[in-house]
Amino acid sequence: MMISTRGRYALRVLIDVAEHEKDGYVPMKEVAERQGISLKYLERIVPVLVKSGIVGSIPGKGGGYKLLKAPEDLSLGSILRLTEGDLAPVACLECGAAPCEREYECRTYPLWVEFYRVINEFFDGKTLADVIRTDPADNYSI
Amino acid sequence: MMISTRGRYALRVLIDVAEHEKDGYVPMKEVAERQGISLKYLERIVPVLVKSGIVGSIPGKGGGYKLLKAPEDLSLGSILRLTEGDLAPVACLECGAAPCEREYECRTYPLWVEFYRVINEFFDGKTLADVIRTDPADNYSI
DNA sequence: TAAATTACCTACCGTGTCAATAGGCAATTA
DNA sequence: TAATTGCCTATTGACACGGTAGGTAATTTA
Repeated sequence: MMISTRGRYALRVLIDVAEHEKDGYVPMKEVAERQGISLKYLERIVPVLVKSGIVGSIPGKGGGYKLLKAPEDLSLGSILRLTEGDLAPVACLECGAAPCEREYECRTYPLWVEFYRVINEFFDGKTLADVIRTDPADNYSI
Repeated sequence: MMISTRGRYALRVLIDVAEHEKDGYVPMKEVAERQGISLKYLERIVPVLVKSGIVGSIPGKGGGYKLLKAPEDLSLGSILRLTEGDLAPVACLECGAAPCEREYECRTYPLWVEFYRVINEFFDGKTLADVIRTDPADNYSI
């Protein structure tokens, strides 16, 4: 398994915020309830979204979160890389990993590099706008 | 990280066997030395390749392993699924996982399904023949 | 001003998986 | 007799995952 709850929950949070921000700032408490995710756990995931400038936050009563970018301009790749660190499918491609000394003789290394590229291109080719639904009537349709 | 040493080592074992089986049955001890992998660890990975009929084995002196299929007929997908269990990128798609009760309302579920398909198609579209080298002179080239 | 609400931070923890390591024994073959 | 596969058990250290807990700071509303 490759994409942990951090990345999956971050995505669901952003989708939830995007679908409810017409009501104003969206408090994380509401997101947690709607998504069935522990609020405390979300409180550890969301700050990175704020720091990166994806969402803005306002404290106090009536506060919450709001998207700072249009869903069309927010690639899923950037969200997942932010929360997962990277999307490397194997250890030798991970950010900060020591370069493998077998790299140049390894038959499989080019395979992983190509796969890594496919992964990034898949998620970079999709945006938040592709996964949200604006019409509430569609909520339970396929 | 998604593909563990089990799958990566299995692939390297099969590549090594494919590249050396012209000398007869290839003992795992030699594979372990060439690949720089613990023999003991390989002994826990290889049996599944034998049981599935990918390689044949002969015990005793002069024994070892040999491919039972042509490299062109051996997809990397089948090898990896065999050793990794499955290539599911998220928990809710893993073999044997309880079906997610949010499946039909989840905005991200179709995304994971599509990604899962991309992964399988990537590895099913490649065979062992695509990653081995038959000319020893190419061993250290790019 | 006071209460409520929310964001934000640090620390901790139980569970499980990963990646080996170690040792041994039986069967088979050159 | 040496080499090799095949199979088994047990152990271990490191680490990530998923989550819990409690507290602090900032802001807004009443």
